[in-house]
Amino acid sequence: MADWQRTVTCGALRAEHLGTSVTLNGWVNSRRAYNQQVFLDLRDRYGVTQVVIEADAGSPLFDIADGTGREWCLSVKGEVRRRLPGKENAELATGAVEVVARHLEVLNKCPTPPFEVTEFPGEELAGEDIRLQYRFLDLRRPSLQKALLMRNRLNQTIRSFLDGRSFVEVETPLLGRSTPEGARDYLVPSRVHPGSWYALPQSPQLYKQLLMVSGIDRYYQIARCLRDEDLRADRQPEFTQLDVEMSFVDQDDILKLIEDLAVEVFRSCLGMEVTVPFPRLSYDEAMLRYGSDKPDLRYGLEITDVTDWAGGSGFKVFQEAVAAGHAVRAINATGAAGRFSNTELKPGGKLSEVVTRAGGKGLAWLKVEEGKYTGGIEKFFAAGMLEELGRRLGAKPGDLLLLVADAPDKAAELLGGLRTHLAAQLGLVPADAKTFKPLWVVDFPSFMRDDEEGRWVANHHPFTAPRVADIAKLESDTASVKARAYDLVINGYECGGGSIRIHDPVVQERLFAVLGLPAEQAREKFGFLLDALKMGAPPHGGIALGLDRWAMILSGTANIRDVIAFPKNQRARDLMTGAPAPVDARQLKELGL
RNA sequence: GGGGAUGUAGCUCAAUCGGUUAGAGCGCCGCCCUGUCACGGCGGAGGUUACGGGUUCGAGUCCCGCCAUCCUCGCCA
Repeated sequence: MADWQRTVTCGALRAEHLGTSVTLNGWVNSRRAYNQQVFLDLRDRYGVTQVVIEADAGSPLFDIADGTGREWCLSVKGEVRRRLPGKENAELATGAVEVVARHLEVLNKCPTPPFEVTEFPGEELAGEDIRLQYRFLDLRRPSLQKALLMRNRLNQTIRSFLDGRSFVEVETPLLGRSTPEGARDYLVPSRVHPGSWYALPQSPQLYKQLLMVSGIDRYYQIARCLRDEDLRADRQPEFTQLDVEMSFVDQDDILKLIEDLAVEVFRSCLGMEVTVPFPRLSYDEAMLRYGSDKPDLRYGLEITDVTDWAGGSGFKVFQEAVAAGHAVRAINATGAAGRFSNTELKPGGKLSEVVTRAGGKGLAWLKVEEGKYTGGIEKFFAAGMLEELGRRLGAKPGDLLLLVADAPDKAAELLGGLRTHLAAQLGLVPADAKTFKPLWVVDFPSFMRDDEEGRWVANHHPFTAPRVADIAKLESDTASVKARAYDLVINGYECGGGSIRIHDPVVQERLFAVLGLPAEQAREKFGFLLDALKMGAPPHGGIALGLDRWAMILSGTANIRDVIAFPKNQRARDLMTGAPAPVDARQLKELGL
């Protein structure tokens, strides 16, 4: 062992170590210098230990210590000593003791850092772009290290849980074939086949289905997935999924497995017990009550459909909307009447604009007062109708009733947007990062209409099995076909999604046809899958969990970059390495580009 | 591609209605200090106000353009 190597970490020393001789390795967290004495706080990922260097120690020791700065990497040899009485630091786990340096070696210097690595309470962090540029420094911060450790705990929990249930971890290719549908692919040119391209996987979907055909039975993989689409606070171009697939199962088997896994994850990562089974909500009900297929159930503000009431309300705007087949739906923002001024609510006002900017025609509103309703439109309603509305919405004085009329799907979307906006504005979203409201959204429609291309597209993906009873109407009543698909939603984040797959080659070919993929093309692009389905494919299904989002939720951050060691920025650039970057002409030539 | 926000010292921010030499805290440098721990005291350095135009007697501030960063819609089977 080299002379400078540590014998203990910076988080280890306690009163029981008094008098022992130790060597510490770490980074200078902070420095407090006198002309006869220097205090150094030495930091590693385990903690911080105070080191004292005194001038009377003689030798060059003091001068070396005096010359060090923040973020220098040091080795310190010395004795563990009790701090002077009354000088203990209760903030530090090692605060009862300090190390008196007998020898100090500079392992590496550091110039003045471009931003302060040490986090102080109440102090703003440096801008994210400069922290991403020097990500290796940013990752020295305990809070980011904590997120990486949380992610590690999550991965380890998953592996041990699934291993204990006879799942097999199998790696699938990164270099694959581009398939139609889905996200934009990242492409990799082939050198040996000029003009031909690999695609990086959007998910290991087809490989895992083929593993079922092979009899692997229970598969999982912590798999990197790549999608060349625009980024968001919770979306990166490369991200990680826990990919799971099982044979001889039905929907409930998958949901139960993931619920059991979630219990383990919350237990081992946060020491929390979550209640299972999770609530299940049909897609239709989720859209009706929350205006979203990934509702945040941490707060109320449920949507109520009052179309039948609106038709006879006497308010012309509503009655005409209902006559045109539109829906009228409402949110009772309980107690919020005083939180929004009439100016904000009126056309052109801030809250009204939330609806109009999303393409809505307008926002109708009523403030509930003792024995009356105000808002300017109250005079248009027939006698007793406002009282009837109030009864349906459970209105009490001080409540604010918000109504939107539009085509049913649009009304759902508008009120969903309004609901999340209200929750943020009214401070209804718990700030403690310890409230978790998971649910399953089930019974998704199999298909959505793509108006641009004038054809049906798969809502989930083209391998999702329709409900058995709906298979007969695949072609005749496509819109009403429901899928055996399910999404796991936690606190408004889509944290996972999966389905029972089609294992009947005939059904698969019919589904391709509905999507506008002629048999010839289906054979050319998915021949391997169709062949596999013909050769004794078992019934199977699975799910993929977005592990970055799980890590976000467990770490209590709304920023996906906080849980990825080396993330891309919003323009998909790596500010540290500068990727993507031009390449040598020679490289391009070799690739025939 | 659309909408929104931001860009001033190494970092975080301020600068009133367009008006003097663009300020503060932290950091950095120097000196002083043997019990500090977000040490303290004294002194100092540090600015193309992202960039390019324009309006004006005068622009950090107003206008146009452009770049960057973040949020968002579209997009993400």
